[in-house]
Amino acid sequence: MAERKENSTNSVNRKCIVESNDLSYAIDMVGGRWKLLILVNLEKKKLRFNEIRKAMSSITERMLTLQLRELEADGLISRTVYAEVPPRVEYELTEISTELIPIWKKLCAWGARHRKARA
Amino acid sequence: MAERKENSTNSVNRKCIVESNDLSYAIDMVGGRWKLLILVNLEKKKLRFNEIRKAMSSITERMLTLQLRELEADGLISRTVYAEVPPRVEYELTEISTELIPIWKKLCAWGARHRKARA
DNA sequence: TGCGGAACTAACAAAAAAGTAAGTATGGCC
DNA sequence: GGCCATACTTACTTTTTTGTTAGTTCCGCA
Repeated sequence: MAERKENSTNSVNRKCIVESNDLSYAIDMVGGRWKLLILVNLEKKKLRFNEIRKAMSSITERMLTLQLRELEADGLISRTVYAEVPPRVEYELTEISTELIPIWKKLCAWGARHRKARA
Repeated sequence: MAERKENSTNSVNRKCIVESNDLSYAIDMVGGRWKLLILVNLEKKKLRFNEIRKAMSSITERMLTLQLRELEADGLISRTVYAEVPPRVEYELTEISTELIPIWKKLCAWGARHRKARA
């Protein structure tokens, strides 16, 4: 049987689908109201639970816990517990999430440009 | 009264808050399950309502309508209605959303890298 | 004995997002 | 007259996400 020759529309479509999957995956990882914001706070240095909480005054403890857990499960942050009393837990970016820094910087810049352009 | 001299921690904090605001703004604009995906589909060329819908087989008509309306209201897509029967409506990226192309490309690339790295 | 602090956890409630299914307008075509 | 197609609306339900409040654990300290 002869193979069907593909037209360019099909290959454009398929490429788009692959990109959509990669993008969906990325959105799953860092999407939502909080995740990127949490990561940004860890950009400069590792922080403890309460430090993140204070830095992001509008997040609740519960949400912060949930989001940190998901980020950890997805390998985007690492969590280190020090056996002290009271407990001390530090969160920091991983290699994988460090790769995102230039991306959120660009997003910030975009936001800054267009947020000003309205106001 | 003497002005209080600022320490570097304070200025780091403030910078972080400003960035967070810009980023929150950006997340508001393009966050959610669908918006970036819709924009990506418009990257190569303008599309009609049903073309977008077919390209994104998992979105419902309702959601597509709602998301398109928000994107339009936020200036991220333009909507052109042709006075024909049956109606024809075309959507395309605006200048503002075109600026996001390199950002979602990078996100795609990141997603591709780490999606493979698991599987 | 009992308070304090850090980092949670659990139970429940409210709000927001998404899905389902049916209906609308228009005018050409059979 | 009835059907087709496109691009939506509308009403309603389900699911997901967030928020609220109240514990819990551990040990040191007054």
